[in-house]
Amino acid sequence: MPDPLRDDRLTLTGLFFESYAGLRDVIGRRLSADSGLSPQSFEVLIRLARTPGHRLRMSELAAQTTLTPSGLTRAVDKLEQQGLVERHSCPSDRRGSFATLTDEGLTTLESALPGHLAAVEDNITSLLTEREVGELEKILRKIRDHVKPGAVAGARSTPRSEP
Amino acid sequence: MPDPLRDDRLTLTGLFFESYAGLRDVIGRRLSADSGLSPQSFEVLIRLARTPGHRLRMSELAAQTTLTPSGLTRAVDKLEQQGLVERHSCPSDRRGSFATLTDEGLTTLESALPGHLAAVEDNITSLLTEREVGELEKILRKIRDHVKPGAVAGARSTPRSEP
DNA sequence: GCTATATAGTTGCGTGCGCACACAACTTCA
DNA sequence: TGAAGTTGTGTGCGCACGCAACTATATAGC
Repeated sequence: MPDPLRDDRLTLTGLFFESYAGLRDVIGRRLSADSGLSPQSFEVLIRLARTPGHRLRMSELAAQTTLTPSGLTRAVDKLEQQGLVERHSCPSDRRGSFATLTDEGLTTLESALPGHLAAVEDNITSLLTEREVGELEKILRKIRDHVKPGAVAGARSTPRSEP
Repeated sequence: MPDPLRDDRLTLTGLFFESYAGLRDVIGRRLSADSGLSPQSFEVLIRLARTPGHRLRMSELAAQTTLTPSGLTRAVDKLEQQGLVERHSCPSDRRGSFATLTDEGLTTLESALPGHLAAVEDNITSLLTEREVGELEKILRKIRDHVKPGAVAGARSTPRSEP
């Protein structure tokens, strides 16, 4: 039988995790240098900016990012102190609250975007052919949809309506 | 000009980061349930087990994992307390020390491997065609080599060729 | 041989984050 | 109406980790 220590699957996950760690470092540093935003803050701002109305329920925001509910609470706390988002209580459900992007939040985000996109270009897309970029997106989408179902924007109470 | 908020590169990095977070959770949970090992401990044990002689200098171990030197110090502290690795001082350089895998460490690792491989199978390779698995490995290797040069096993004494 | 600088590893400190729990408010069902 | 269970959000606690400073040893220059 083959040695499990040499299994290709170990190599693959090792490559995935090392790539992630490297990307997070280099992209996070660029982001922090350009705008002072943490990767988590940036993720929240991006998600809000890409949402019509620039606002989302806390729980939906958590579902659509890599943050847990408690992590999101603290991330929004910080963003609120910086004036980049605001909380608004939900009129139809007084337990709930919306996180809303402020104008300053949008401005800050837009100032950080070019450098961020350049970092992505330098460390991912410029290394790959156009075909590989397409392959990578297709592959990652399969993995993401499997390990994190419900992350898609319209996947609130819909049982199974795949895109 | 196109809206930077809709840039495909944002989608791609979002998918990458969400996939990583999901994989880390599901694979880490499986690992912890099977063997009680943290992902970091597992990574250290795997790297040692795949090295001839089952030992590496601390600095090389750090370079070949996602851990920083300080993180590695503490990871090896814990593994040493559990009896899974040992420290040996280096005779030719009294500043340095080796981390060595113990028999118990190898046994523990081998008991954790089948479940880990099954988790990788369930959450990555079984979702993809064989061709896609190959593509993914090729793509990730390009990214990893770019964001983390020096991670390859034989890249010790290469001088400063990178910024 | 002596000083200056570089390197290997460790540790103090601050931060971020997840888990488990707390609490408020909604829903259901009698 | 109101008791029971569920859901949305926030908090106490502990852990992991990176940065920067520190110790000890090695190497270079003179």
